[in-house]
Amino acid sequence: MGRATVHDLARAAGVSLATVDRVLNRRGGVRAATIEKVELAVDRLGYRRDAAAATLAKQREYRLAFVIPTGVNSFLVSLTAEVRKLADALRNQRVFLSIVEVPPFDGEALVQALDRLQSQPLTGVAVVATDHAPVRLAVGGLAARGVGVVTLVSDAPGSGRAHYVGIDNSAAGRTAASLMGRFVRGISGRVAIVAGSMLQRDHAERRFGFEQVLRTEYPQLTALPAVEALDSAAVAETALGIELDRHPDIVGVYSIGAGNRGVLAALRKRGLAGAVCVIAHELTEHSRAALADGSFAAILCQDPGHEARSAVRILCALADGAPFDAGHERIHIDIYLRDNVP
Amino acid sequence: MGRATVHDLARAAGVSLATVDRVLNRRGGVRAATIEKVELAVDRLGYRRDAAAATLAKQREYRLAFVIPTGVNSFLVSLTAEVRKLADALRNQRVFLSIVEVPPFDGEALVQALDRLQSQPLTGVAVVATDHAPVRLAVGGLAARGVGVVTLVSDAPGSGRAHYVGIDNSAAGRTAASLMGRFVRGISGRVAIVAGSMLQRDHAERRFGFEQVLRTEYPQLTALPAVEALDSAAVAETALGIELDRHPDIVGVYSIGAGNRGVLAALRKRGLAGAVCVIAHELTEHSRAALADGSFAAILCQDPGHEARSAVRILCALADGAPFDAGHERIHIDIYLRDNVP
DNA sequence: CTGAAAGCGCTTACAG
DNA sequence: CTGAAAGCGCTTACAG
Repeated sequence: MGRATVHDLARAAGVSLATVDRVLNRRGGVRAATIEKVELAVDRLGYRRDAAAATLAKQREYRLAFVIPTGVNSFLVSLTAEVRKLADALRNQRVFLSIVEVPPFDGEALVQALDRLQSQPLTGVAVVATDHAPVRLAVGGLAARGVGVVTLVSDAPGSGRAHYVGIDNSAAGRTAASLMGRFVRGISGRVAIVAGSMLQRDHAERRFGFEQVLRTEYPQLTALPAVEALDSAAVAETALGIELDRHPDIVGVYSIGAGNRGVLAALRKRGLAGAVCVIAHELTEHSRAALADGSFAAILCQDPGHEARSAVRILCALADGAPFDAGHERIHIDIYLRDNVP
Repeated sequence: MGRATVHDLARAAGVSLATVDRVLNRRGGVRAATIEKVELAVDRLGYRRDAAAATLAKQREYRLAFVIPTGVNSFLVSLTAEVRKLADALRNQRVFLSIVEVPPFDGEALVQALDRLQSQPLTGVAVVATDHAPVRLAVGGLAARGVGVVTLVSDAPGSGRAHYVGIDNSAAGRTAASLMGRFVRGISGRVAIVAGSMLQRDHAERRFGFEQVLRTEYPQLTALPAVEALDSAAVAETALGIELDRHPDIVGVYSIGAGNRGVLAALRKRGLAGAVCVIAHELTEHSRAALADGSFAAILCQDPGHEARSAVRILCALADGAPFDAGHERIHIDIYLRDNVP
């Protein structure tokens, strides 16, 4: 006999399809007694709405924009590629993704891009945020227009974004420190920190978590002030080189942002690759090679494909006013050593 | 004007809906010239089949069985719980999951359970396999009847299963060794290995990877023969206790299977918790507490929710003869230190 | 080899 | 407050 349908409900409750629908979707304007009759039928028949039929009938479409700073940062490049792949895969599910590329480390350009989106008929926006007041305002502006917003990779709390899709960056920093502390056990010295920009909340939080654990649990290791390389390998190489020359007792490097190639070059030039313990972020061509040859001790990652898919699921759920399982949507911190790179 | 539909295709190609459908779904029995006309229309109109409409019209249902050994193993208990949750969530998507619980470490019971499934109208089966010849045969029997089979958590290659859903256990073992080697750097000694059963391929592979890396990269650490605790905390405690008493130079323990509570108890009783470096598998109430208080150094995990969802996606794709993205379906090895437990 | 018509299980105007 | 009817975009017998 198959599963119960709305027709079965209507017959069992002695009402029309329209009324069944009103009750099922809590549209109101139905007598309490009628509601009860329908709900009784739902329980008795074990009714469950068929998702495909509902989607088809509703003709709902989801238009989502992904705002991503793109430049030389390999991670953001692969994030963009994943969104593009996803866009193709979702076109047959009434989900249409567009990508808005903005210049990196340029808060003003980001704000302009977000403001421009206000005039578009969008269901939701995912944005790799910087944590500036004007950015928070621009996010708030979208949210105020009823557009669901999630921050991606780097958060901007208090902006009106509905959710943050990305790893817990403080935890990542703490993990990096914990690995560093255990890997260089028994040795004292300094640790250099190379970041992209402290205006990116993800970088700031990683540094915070890192310093916190280093100070409290591995006092024999002293963190140097973070240098900001703005994702440039050249800047990273120069800046780290200066630190290495100035402090011969550097035993570790925490590479928080992009520019791993520069970190590696600075170490290689001084014959320090493999001798200094390097913990870096994101698996890229260069970081993977460095892991394989022992120049990097560990790499912390986030999976851009997971992040893109999670952002889409959440934005669609927000648009439907449906709940989503925050547990399922948690983005894991992947830790790679030489022995478990995929 | 909206997206192109089959009606648009039919009109553009000058054929009927039925013919459009035959071409789109490669059902054959269509003249080459007609096929071409339709395909031209598909390209010109940028047609993409609407997934919801196709699902609704096809009336396809997926009946999937999950065969899981259940007993005291907390990981398998939470896997079962995840499958149950998923079953509820998927009922409105024409996917019906059933759970077949079998006694653990009992190859014969597993084979019987699999054989019984042959008489049921199933679309697919996910099974936590043991790597026995009779189990492989039983899996082959299902596959021969056209039922898609995936192995879950522990693989049985050469059985006819279409895919394995779980972590790379050799890589997990190598990772454990790598962490152990770095964490106890500079000290020589023995490492005890506590497993569930070497008949479980996942356990055997973890041991293999672990010993491989220990031998080649950390020769100052010697692995003791693995003890098999059959997921029993009591057996694990006794067996590890004997090893600890016999070998005062044990500096590390690799806990491959369940029974972490027993491992902990054996160490505590001897005042060795925190002094011996323990790497264990799976985040449970006990292992989490041990990580927090420093008794365990690291925990390697697999996410049972991810595994259940991946198994369903793959079994549905197999049933549809559709491709699936093996990269997306790769199950990550999660590494938890005290600083990144969720 | 091809087509006309009905149907999948919902939702949506529209009318009352 | 309630209902009859049409429609969403596919697929499926059935007929020719």
